[in-house]
Amino acid sequence: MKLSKKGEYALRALIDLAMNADRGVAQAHDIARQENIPVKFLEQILLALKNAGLLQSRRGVGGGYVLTRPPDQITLGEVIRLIEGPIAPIGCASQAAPERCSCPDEVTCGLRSVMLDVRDAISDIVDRITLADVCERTKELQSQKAEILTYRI
Amino acid sequence: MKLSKKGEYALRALIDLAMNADRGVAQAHDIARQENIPVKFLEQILLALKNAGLLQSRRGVGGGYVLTRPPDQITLGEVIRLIEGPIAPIGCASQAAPERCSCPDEVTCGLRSVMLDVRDAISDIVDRITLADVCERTKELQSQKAEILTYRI
DNA sequence: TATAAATTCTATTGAATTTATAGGAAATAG
DNA sequence: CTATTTCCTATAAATTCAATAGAATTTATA
Repeated sequence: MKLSKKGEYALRALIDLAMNADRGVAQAHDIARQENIPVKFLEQILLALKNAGLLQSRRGVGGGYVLTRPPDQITLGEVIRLIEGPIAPIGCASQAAPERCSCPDEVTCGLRSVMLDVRDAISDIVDRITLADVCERTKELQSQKAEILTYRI
Repeated sequence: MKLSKKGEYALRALIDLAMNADRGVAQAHDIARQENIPVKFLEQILLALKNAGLLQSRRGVGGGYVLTRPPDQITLGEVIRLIEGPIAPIGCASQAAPERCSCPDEVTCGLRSVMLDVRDAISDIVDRITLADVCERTKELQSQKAEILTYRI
């Protein structure tokens, strides 16, 4: 039920870009350092995101990556599906790319029925939450943390 | 976000056992045939389930496997965690076995916060639904299918 | 008691996937 | 021209997945 490192890194990189959207282009090695991601691995991921149309890039001095769309127009679900494939826990419960599964009769398969519910529950969250939402959450958490530290003094 | 084959097979085998609980012990090769699972692979899985206390087994002629608890006392979540490990999509969002993740500050990590929600949404389903529930669903779906076929005549 | 049936256990293998590294090509600014 | 940065492909290392193999052990029963 886990996201791969690649998927997690992709999300972190995009969130990083969204958090610093005002600063213009960001370079791979800066993102990698900030997010503790192996640079060369990140390069591959950013390239994939670029080829998928989520990022724009510029080569050379002063180059880097920028989001092509505003952060509130990119959902986590879109990114996850792009990197990881379907969200459903078992192939036969996928909406986008259903697979024929091993059970005797898919139509009457109770497990499939439950897994359809699980997929819906996950996509209810990840298809609704955007990069902008994650940024907002982060900022909220940061201010909450600052508050606690203030009280401590 | 996917279940491994091992996890899927474990669930299918247990559901199969629950569906046929009245027939007493079931043999590995019968379950394997019914569920289209490689026998020897299934043997390993059944052994793991037995060692975890979910199954009882008897060797020799007339032997096989039985559930140790009634089907309404075994949740899908228990089985999934047993075979797959934590349900959380990223390590730092796990309740049972939290991992330190790569992000600069876990406490203020927006992604982690979202993934905590996802984990909750998944466990809300799989920790509530038991093998008995899945059997019931299957039977419902079967009778629905039969109904449709009847209308067609 | 011999035999067949069934689980138990461990090893290992092959394939696929994941994760990461390497290095050079191409573009760009100054 | 040079330094910087992305682009692209290859490949390697590690891990996991899925499956296979085979012998040991237990059990019923003929």
